[in-house]
Amino acid sequence: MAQKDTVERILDAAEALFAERGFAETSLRTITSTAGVNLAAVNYHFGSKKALIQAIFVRYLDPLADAVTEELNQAEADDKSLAISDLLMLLTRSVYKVHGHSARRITGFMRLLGLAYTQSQGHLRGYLGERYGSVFKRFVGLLRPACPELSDIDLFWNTHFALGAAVFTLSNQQALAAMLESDTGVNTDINQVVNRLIPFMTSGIKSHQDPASAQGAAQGYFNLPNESH
Amino acid sequence: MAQKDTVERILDAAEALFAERGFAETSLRTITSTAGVNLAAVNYHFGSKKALIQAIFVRYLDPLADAVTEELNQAEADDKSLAISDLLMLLTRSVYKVHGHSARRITGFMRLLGLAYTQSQGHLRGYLGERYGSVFKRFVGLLRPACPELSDIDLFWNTHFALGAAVFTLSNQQALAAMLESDTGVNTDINQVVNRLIPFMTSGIKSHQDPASAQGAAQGYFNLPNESH
DNA sequence: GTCTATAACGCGATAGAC
DNA sequence: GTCTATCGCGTTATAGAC
Repeated sequence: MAQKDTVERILDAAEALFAERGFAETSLRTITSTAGVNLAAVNYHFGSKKALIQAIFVRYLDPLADAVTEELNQAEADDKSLAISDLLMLLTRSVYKVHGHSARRITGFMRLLGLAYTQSQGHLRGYLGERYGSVFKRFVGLLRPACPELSDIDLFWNTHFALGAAVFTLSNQQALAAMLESDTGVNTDINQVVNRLIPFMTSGIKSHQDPASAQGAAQGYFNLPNESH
Repeated sequence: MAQKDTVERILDAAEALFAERGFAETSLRTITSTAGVNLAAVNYHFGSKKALIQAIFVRYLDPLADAVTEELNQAEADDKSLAISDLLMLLTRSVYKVHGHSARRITGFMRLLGLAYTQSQGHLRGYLGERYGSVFKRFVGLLRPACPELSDIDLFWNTHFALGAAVFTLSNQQALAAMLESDTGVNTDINQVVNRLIPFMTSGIKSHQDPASAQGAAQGYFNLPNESH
């Protein structure tokens, strides 16, 4: 089927190129010539570059959301409470299930996710929040009882700190691993990074503020006179 | 002095615009018109857009590196060992000292740092590593005895996980705070985020892998058959 | 040092033949 | 569905008057 081939070739090429260079830095000319299709094909099949970007995210995230949903169903059926690290492993397992064990593909996935946060002029973030918000809420619903000592606000921030740790390091995994190797000679593959990330995120998510400094009363941390001039 | 004015106006405008939209998404036209200077001024004073980007980072990081160096000198003179959270506060204090308490400026700083990792085609990362590597190494030299139970490799990864958490969340602080506020009605300023980040990073950095899974022997975490096709 | 004007090019998107 | 050709625009960078 010629059409499907073309659409997928475009998606494959664009996905890799966007992850590598960013959206604005990747032209339709580069995408179509890499994909071996005609320049006009992107506009014919997707309508615009922006729509192509959304299509890539949907192709990435739809099956992942399904896999996570399935895992969540199973976890809720089992009905035994899960620890934070169990939930992180559930997530990791879903990613592996959908995108395989290829380092390039996982790295690319995380790069796109990071770009969605920084480069998207809002159009993507809103779209993704709407489309995958319910799965995310279900996940948080299981995470909630795993750390009962935290307030909702603690949990919100700690979750995003952990997300940042994952996105940043997995995005740059190759560069970071190269840096470490040149210093120590030790090679680190992406699976090892994930295995380190899980305990980091787990203990980070459990953390909370010293109550004294949280109230701004004691000497701990910072307590500024005034904000955002 | 007319020249210095022009140069600084360009730097101010470009710094804010780059942080807000990214490098490729910000044109010299936008920069110069925002700065109220002529279109040709960037090329006259800096030579190219790429050189302008480097100049912005140098203006940002040079005084910060000085402030950190000064703090490190003082800490080493005191000669009492510092905990991880002390070191993170040292860093935070330096940032506040140099860039003030403005939320916009700290957010911008972190955005630029994040962009340097993801958007720079390598030219920036190499340059910054060379210019500020020694300060970074000194900092790690103090961090090292604060977590003696970690191997160098543990410390390397945990440090970068923590860096990712900070860069990601502070970059997107406004958006995240808005998200939280629409859910809970609670407002969070950047200082509060930093006060939450410090315990998160502190306990994350201390974390380490379950030895069984680290060796790939036991059932913990993931142990994949093969890697990066 | 600062301006206007413009060169030289790459971009996204589209029209229209096949 | 795929192609070529091209439009219209925005980009970085520069030449040359002031």
